[in-house]
Amino acid sequence: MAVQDRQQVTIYEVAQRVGVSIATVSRALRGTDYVAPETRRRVLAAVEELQFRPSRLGQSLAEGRHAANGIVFPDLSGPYYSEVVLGYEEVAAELGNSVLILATHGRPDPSRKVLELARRVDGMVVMGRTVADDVVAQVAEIGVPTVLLARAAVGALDTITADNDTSARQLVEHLLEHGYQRFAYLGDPDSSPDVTDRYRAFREALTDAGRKPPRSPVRCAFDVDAGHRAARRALAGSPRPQVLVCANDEVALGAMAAAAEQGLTVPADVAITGWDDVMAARYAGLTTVHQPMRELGATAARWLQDRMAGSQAAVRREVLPTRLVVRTSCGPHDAEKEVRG
Amino acid sequence: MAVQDRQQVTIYEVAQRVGVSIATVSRALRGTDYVAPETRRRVLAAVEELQFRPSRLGQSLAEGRHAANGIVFPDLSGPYYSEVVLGYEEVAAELGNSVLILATHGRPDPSRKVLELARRVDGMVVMGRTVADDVVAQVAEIGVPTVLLARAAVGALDTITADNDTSARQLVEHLLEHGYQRFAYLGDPDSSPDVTDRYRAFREALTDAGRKPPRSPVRCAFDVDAGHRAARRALAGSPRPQVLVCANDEVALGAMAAAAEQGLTVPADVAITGWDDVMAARYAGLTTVHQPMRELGATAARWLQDRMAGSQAAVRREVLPTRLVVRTSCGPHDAEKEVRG
DNA sequence: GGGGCCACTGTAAGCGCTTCCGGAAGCCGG
DNA sequence: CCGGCTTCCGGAAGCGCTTACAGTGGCCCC
Repeated sequence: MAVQDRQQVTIYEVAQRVGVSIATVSRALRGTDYVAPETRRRVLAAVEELQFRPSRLGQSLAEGRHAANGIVFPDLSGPYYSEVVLGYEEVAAELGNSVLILATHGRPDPSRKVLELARRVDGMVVMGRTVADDVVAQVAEIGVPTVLLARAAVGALDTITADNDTSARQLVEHLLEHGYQRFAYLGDPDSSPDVTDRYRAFREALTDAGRKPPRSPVRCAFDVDAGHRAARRALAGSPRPQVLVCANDEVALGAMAAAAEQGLTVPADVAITGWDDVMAARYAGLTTVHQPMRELGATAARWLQDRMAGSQAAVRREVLPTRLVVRTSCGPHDAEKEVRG
Repeated sequence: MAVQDRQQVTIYEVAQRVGVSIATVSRALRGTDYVAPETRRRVLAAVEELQFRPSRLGQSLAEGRHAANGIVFPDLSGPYYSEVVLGYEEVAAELGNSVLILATHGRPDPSRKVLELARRVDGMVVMGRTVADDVVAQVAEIGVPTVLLARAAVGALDTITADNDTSARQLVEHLLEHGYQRFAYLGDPDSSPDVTDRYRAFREALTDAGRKPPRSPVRCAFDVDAGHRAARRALAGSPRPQVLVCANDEVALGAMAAAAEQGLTVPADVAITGWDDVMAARYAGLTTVHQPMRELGATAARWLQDRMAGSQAAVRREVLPTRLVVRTSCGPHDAEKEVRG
């Protein structure tokens, strides 16, 4: 009742109440060893009566584990990261782990924070361009199982990514079939490993097809607003690009708005493509690349669990397949269809 | 080097190495008491050399605090929750707390999970319709400072919400000025306290203006897809509603797509409004209500900090102002402007 | 009837830290 | 020269739990 009653009831009080040792209480509670049914009953009754809840701290210290794992990501704005984190949290929770989050975006000294996080979890996943490789290596060396997500492999760590290469090539091929000549790329290849790959594959595909890729990307951040501004810049170019290949769907959505504002129709005057296949993309008729975001997170959580359980299996590297989703924003088709790859 | 070297170096090893007691090491590390400069230097050198990092568990147990706080929310899909969580995490991290997340959406037994979370944090915020009031009360009674976010007050807990009433009224008034007669409401008033309020205020405003509110809402979940389906249903009604007032922006975005599919132009054939003012709303020309999402989260984190610091100040209740943002989806205006409220 | 096993329980040793308390020097002023 | 203050440091008591180890009866079986 009293507010200042922060004094938690401990296992000692329960033991005293029942007239047994704390060991017995612990055993009765965890069902880990023989306890007479009658004793157990009395213990549970006392627990109920006193509203005893074992201290997580005491438990963890004794068990030597946190029963928690962490995830560090750059940001949470935009559906992409949210979905990944959600997929991760869902599985981690199912596996009995609490999840600690850490957003590095724009924070001073992310390395310190990551190392700090590493000390409160039994394992963690590190996403994208959040901290340098040596920090990841350090975390791993401390002995905290780590899996990398949407980021280049570091040392002997499990790594899961989505396929950017294949889809980028498919995308370019598809666009070339439309007969487009002048391509612009909207997005910052330095912003995330995914975008780095996409941009590289985009250029390669163009080169392989005997076309000249754009001199440089139109750099912009990962949001609708940035995409909007970048598209304005791109469309001001002369000759005007025929296609805006955008690093993700937010950027593409912004680009579509920018095109509309300039009186350009998509795809007649300019084709636009995105990446990720967020829900809004469908309604915008955006041609994009579908990514299994939830699954990325979920898989990371499962792999992490294996490592935390002590698995010494070979390093896992997996590239989840993506899928080109053709809608209307890239040009007219006989019928709207989804090309699978 | 060895992988199985999970054995962390402890404060004892450092102490032994330097030839002092663990007490001295602790003091040198935390700078909490007198330590001879030379001793400190040697301790720090040993710490560096052994790569000693104090165990968070040991520290927490001794200090009696977790240095962490939690946030429970229904879901992370859609920009709304993400933004709130991000605002929260940002401030919490600044204040030196790690943050634990818990998504209740669709999980069995959220109460147990929430109670569990409560035992690993020094304080937590509970958002929206995640768990019943009695669970919140229980958490508070355990002695875990709690602040409520976007949810009706429970007991003597700090509560922060966004203003739904005023904005709903402004929205309705604005729509009435357009001369609309037939209103439909898309969203599930039972899905979240915010929507409950919005729907109620929406009806009241209509009634107050001498209009008859719709018999019932067109119930749908909180995403674009659900909004799309709900709008299709709503638009099939006869006579067709002139306005679709949507519970949030995702729903409205879905509704806009549905209208377009049916060959209806917005706002000429049907006006559509949203709620939240997510980034995409701007580019869709969506009239909506701006919510300070980041700030909701940030404020919650700050209040929580006060309570964790032991503040016994009076219960805080704050309703953050929202702002009607008039764009094109509600009807033609002389010039696009933003009406502030 | 006694040895052995099984079911049950208590004792106590940690887990890795923080911090109270008290002792030991060193230093200063009277 | 001595009392008292300041500075520095070690001992040890927790913090709240888990679990290895060591019993102690009771029962069964030969």
